[in-house]
Amino acid sequence: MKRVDEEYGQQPKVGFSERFIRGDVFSAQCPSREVLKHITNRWGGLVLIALKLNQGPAYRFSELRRLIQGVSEKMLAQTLKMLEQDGFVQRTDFQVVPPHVEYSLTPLGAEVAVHVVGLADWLEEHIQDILSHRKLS
Amino acid sequence: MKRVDEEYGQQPKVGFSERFIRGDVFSAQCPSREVLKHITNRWGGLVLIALKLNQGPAYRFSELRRLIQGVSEKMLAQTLKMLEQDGFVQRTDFQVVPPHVEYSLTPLGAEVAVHVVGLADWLEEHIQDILSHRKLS
DNA sequence: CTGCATCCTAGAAGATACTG
DNA sequence: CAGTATCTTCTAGGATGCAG
Repeated sequence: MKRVDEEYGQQPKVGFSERFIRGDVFSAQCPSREVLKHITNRWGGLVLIALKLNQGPAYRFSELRRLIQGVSEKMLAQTLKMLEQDGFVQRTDFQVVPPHVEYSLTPLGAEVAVHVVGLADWLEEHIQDILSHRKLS
Repeated sequence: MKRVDEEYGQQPKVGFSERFIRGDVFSAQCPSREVLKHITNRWGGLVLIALKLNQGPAYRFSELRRLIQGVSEKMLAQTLKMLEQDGFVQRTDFQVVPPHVEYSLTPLGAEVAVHVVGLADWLEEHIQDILSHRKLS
């Protein structure tokens, strides 16, 4: 929400770090928009939730695929790679044949996931309220 | 996360209320997936945040459009309508010429917005960490 | 088992013009 | 001012086949 300078909404002529003290999701140019997109696209949030709620050993690719119903192989791979680049997901390749790869949250990822889980949790609890409101309108 | 019965992941043959105690974002059939989509699509979240953070009088359409940079008229109208149907947004039409319409959050909307704001807030604060991680990889 | 490469489509989003 | 209607564009996502 806070900008270094006052020219709100112009094209950036310099790098991010010189222009923003912190991110600003309302600004079209702010990179936080992009990261927000990663988290809020169709599968990003669900992956974070799955990894966060997991109590047992780290998930393998196919376990995640089974858990997150409806996700395709391609999208799961793509999503995991994105989240890994953002520093949210830790990928561990055991370098064996047949392949064995595990996914878990980084400390940073665990922090975002808290908020995503909070949102999803609220939704699951209030879904009936929402649906009944829709029928009325 | 909790289902009434055990047949996890099958096609629903009965209505929602008979099958789910609460929502389950992991289930492809659960309506919470759809609502989650409304909140996490390109503009839904930003609208909720804008309305939530607003301290002054309720926003008018054009004010929202100016605040949320990059949103088109069409998408803003569409998004507001969606959120209104979900029971998150209150639309007040003053029935005057020229038109004067105001948007605010319903109590339900204010609740979801808390979580969305929390997520965006975390993001804005940690965007530098994320960006620096990306450069390394 | 864990992917990547390719191709293809539905639906999201944008541009523009118009109206009460 | 606050939209709607129409048309076009774009891209996220799905299907399939193959590889280490």
